[in-house]
Amino acid sequence: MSSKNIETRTRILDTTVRMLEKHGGRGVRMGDIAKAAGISRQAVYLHFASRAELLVAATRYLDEILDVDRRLAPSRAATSGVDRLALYIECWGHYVPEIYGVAKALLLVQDTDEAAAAAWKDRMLAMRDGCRAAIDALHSDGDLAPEWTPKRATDTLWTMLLVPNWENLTGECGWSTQQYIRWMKILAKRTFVTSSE
Amino acid sequence: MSSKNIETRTRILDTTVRMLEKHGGRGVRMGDIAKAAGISRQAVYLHFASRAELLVAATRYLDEILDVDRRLAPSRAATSGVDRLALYIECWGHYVPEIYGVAKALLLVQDTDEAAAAAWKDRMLAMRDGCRAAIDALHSDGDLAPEWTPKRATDTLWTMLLVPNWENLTGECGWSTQQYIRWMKILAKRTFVTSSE
DNA sequence: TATTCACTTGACACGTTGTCAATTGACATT
DNA sequence: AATGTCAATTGACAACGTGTCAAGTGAATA
Repeated sequence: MSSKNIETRTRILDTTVRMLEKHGGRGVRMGDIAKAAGISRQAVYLHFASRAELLVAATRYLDEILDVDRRLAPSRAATSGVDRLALYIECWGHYVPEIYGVAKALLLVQDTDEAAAAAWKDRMLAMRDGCRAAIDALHSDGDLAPEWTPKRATDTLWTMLLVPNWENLTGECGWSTQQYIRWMKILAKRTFVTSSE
Repeated sequence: MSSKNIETRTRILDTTVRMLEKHGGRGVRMGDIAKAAGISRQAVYLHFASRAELLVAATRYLDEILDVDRRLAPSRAATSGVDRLALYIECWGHYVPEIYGVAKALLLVQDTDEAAAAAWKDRMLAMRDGCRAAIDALHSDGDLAPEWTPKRATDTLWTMLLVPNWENLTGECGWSTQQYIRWMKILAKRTFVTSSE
């Protein structure tokens, strides 16, 4: 694979991410991407076997650019479960709007494409790990409200943070990213943390 | 429109609902519905102009059968905001699994069909009204936790109850309907109700 | 000069939705 | 008994996007 080859591949991925972001993940066709990247539609298939594969590669590419690990560092370094939870939500709240276009596109092909569904599920399970870590930290501190088991709390936090919820709150309800972060933190704290009296 | 005409229309709707329920709203084609209803594919188009229109009609038909108003009565009759909230969640929790197939199908065509998107949005706004009523009742009782405005609490409750969350909790997390109802009640109570001391 | 390799070009198969026109068959009207 | 109506059938076809295929171009390389 020559450097020119990699160059084109990168250009395709870059164009894909930009277009999906621009159109909210909807109605972006293979031909559109090719045209925007200045190559033929078939050239795209020279690099990616299917639209679903391209979308999956685009999410990986975007994640590389966004440097998720670096972003997650503050949450991981937190000294208390309460802080860890808040910082995780903070991180996630800034992340979602940046991946939304690609995420939505991937979400939309889930019903038609097995591989895309698996790829998305994989990402969501990684996100779930972050939720579990935060809940476990809370649990270790003895701050997890007594009605929750860690598993049930993880399920609930994970579900709360899912993309469609962000979509509804910022889209239909008109919340800003800041409001989303602020209120998800409050919601999580009220829900999972033992109330101090 | 003769009675035979109505008969066929009803048979199509009935078949549609049954098939969508059976297949979780995925991969049910016009031809499949026609075949299952024992008529030609084109006959379906004699009654419904498009697949989206059929899906919309199917949700209305299902709602009629399920008699949503009757189900909602206990919640409406509640004497306290706290009860009203719990009863609303109870009602919703039993309702979602019954409409899931049709809802999912409608959800899946949202990106391609304007009318379907509008129809679904309409239903969700009706659901939002129920959420608002419960939150308002809580507010009137003075039991809405002070950090919430009614609008923000409504947005949050509404979002929490959205179908994808039910889908994730019962599907990915393996919760039963009973568990879903139980924990959504607890979640809502912890989140919105002023903690009594 | 000959080879290689990324890319182009244009044609085509596929599946699904939606449209159209001609036809059938039952039932009602006269 | 002849006529008209109307739901439904039949089969063909267009549109659209994805994905495939084969032949050709053009530049770098050996």
